[in-house]
Amino acid sequence: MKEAKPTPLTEARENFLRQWGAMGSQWGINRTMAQVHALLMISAEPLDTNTIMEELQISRGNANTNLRELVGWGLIRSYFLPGDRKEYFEAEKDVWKMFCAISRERKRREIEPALTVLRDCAAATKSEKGKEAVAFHGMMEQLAEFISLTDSVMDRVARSERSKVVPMVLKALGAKMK
Amino acid sequence: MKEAKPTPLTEARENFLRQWGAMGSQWGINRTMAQVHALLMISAEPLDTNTIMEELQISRGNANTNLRELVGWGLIRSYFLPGDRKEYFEAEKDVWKMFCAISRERKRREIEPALTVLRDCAAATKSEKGKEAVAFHGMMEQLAEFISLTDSVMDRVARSERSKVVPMVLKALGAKMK
DNA sequence: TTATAGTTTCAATAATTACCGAAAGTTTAG
DNA sequence: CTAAACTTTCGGTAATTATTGAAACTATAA
Repeated sequence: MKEAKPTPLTEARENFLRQWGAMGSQWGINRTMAQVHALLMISAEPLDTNTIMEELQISRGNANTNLRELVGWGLIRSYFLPGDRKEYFEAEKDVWKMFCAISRERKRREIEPALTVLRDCAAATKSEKGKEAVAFHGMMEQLAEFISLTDSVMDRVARSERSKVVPMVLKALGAKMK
Repeated sequence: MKEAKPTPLTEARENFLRQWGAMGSQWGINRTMAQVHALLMISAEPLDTNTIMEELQISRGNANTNLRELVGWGLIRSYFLPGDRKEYFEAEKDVWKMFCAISRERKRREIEPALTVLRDCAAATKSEKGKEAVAFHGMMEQLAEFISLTDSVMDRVARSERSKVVPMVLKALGAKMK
């Protein structure tokens, strides 16, 4: 087996794969899923499952599971080449589109269910008296309002062009900088 | 021991504690830490360690560790009452300030180290030739640029007043809505 | 001092989460 | 239909992460 080729490129690649995996974990994303994503992001060509298994030293089952998951997030897509039965995977390479996909999914999977619970909690204690009940109800309303705003922002951002949002953000940053 | 009091308030409280813990996990925050935070957020009065242990059914060590961690995040603070040796804990109740604290910490702990690695990776492959090297270098630059923007946004937002940011966001949403 | 009240630490253990690998399933080719 | 080439599933196991609980530590009071 071929090993050990410490070129600047391979070193930097490993460094990046490690960091992206770590960052995934910190944000509640499976480390391996993040690394598979990282590997596909930096590949000039689409990769098949075997190549990914070798590069990351993971099993077929693990590779398959995480590839499906990434497809589910809209971060990679797969296709078949004519005359080849293998499935090839390719990542979305535009960072803005990546960000939109992640926003959309996290909003759908996590923000929206949380918001429902918060609103239920607020509704269920609307007419309760007592110090504790009032404090609880007030916090539920505050949280629901804030998360609802977050939800709208993610929704809007995820539908927009980079060219619309980034300049606006830069302008806002500039305005507040002074 | 006293148990079972299914009032609307206690039910809603438990529902919220469960959901906030789950949401924490999903975003890479220890479930118990999120629940301790949730408990303090909804308490009208500051709580001591024993009360927290009872309410959440956790050990002293666990309670202590997570309380310290929350203090480190700037999400709760502790103090002593005169003539009482116990330490009491109180959460920041303003949701905007909570959000700022979380932004500040995640930026410091996670975004900034990641950005350093990305820039190193970009620098290390600046003059490499070859298809793979060029693809890698290009992606490192794209990611570094995007995360650097994220970093600036978090920094700016975390230093701003709610009253400055929220109206601006609402206006931006409205503008893009039409 | 010494006792008391409370906090912190950390080795052992439990709970959770991720991973492997092989059998079963699926699709295409001949 | 059967073989060949891949993909998917999933029970068992490994790795990681979280939690306990008791001893050590600290600070105050008497």
